[in-house]
Amino acid sequence: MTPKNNYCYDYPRPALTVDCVIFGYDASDLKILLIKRGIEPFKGHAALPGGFVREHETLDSAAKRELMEETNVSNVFIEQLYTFGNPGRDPRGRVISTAYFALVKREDYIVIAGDDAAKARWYSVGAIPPLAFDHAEIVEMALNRLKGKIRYQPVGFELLPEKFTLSDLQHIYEAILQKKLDKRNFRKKIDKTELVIRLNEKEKGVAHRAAYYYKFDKKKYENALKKGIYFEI
Amino acid sequence: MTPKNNYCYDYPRPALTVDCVIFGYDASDLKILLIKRGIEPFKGHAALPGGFVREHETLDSAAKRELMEETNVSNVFIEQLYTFGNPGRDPRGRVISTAYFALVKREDYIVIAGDDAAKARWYSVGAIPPLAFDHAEIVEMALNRLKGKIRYQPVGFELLPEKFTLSDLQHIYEAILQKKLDKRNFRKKIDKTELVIRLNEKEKGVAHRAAYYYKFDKKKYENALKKGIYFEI
DNA sequence: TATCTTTGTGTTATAATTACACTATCAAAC
DNA sequence: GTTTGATAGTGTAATTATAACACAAAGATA
Repeated sequence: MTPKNNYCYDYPRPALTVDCVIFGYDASDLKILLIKRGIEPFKGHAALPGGFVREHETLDSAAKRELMEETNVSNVFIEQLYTFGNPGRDPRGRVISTAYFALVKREDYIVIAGDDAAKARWYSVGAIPPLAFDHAEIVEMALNRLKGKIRYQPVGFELLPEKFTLSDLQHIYEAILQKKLDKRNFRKKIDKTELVIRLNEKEKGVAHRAAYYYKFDKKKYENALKKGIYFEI
Repeated sequence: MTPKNNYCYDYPRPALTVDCVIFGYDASDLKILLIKRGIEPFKGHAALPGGFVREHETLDSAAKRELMEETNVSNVFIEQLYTFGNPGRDPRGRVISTAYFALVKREDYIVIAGDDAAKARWYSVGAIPPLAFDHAEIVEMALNRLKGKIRYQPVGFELLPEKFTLSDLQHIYEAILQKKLDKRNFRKKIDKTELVIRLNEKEKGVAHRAAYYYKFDKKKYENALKKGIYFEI
């Protein structure tokens, strides 16, 4: 794990980290997962989960590893967001951080007994505490990216369990876009995509809810992508 | 210029560079600016202009500096694209590169007599030669980003001189979106944005062209942005 | 002044968007 | 098991956006 680099020029060598903005949806609310820092600087502050990129690791796999360590979920939507590298963003020296954002299904999320996860907590995006480093800026950018993305990619499903109600899906759209949507028009649009199927058997609703369940047809989506179909929801 | 870093952990310290995908528009063609590498590795290959991030420099200012060195233009549209950090992308050792993409007005571009610029050349996006490192991947991503962006942000104007013909603007859209557009429908859409004004006096056309000139109303655009108006063109 | 190239313009059919109110179903409390 | 409260589910009409289509006017050049 010692630094090794054959590069012939003698330029600054910053430390390289990844930080993850992990979104989840729960109780009609869009949330992000934050940890409480155990060490200085910013000891006690909330911060994005993240860590150093290892020697033989791609940025993507470093981000996936951090996500896995924190949430114990794999096979989730994860995408590079932006790279933050202002000198002075970390008081200890120059640290470049490539931020990722991930969408996880809360049902898959497992609380780990270990050090890291014990400090992790979900916060509603409307009530995020002051964050360490430049993490507030990172979160803001992630929210904007998500807002832009949901217009043309059906990312809402990544936050829901396999079976869900259309109202839940609508709530996600409302939480991300920050505006109320008309129920019938929303359903019309979802119908149009043909990506959501209503389950045949009437299943029992969730607690305190009267609801049918729906399912996202991921195969249909992937086939449509191959044909180059462009989704606007 | 010696590496300096007080970071308390002992992790790999990659070298950090920026690479710029510089777009220009000329002769009804979308082009990018490439340099010819003078040193190994990939000596003689075409590559994206770029270089090391300096010690007290932000990523943005490193990208702007590289752009300035290469094209001698400032005050242009430039935006971070993506960060490439696979181990092995540079045979000399671990190099992280944050890619930027820029849109320049060809009229502002000045050929510099010095080393760097003498090796620079514009290539049509349809005829890009084999590139050094993973630069082909970077260019591809920049093209896709531009394609996505032009749908909701009037970036086409960044590639045109102050006064332009609507046909030129349409050609840019066609080059970026890679499809033919209907002239009357295109003009209807442009009219709807109210961002383009036809110049009062009929000005002489460019050589071999019969044309009126139009102008992009940047102030109107910025005011609209402040009001939160969302442009789809 | 003739010729060639490019500009500029309107209508109609189809599709998408918006706005809007009531009944049916389920779950829980009594 | 009946009542009550909460949520799910449904259609239509007016407006707006999109797509398809052809020819005359203006400028540049020879």
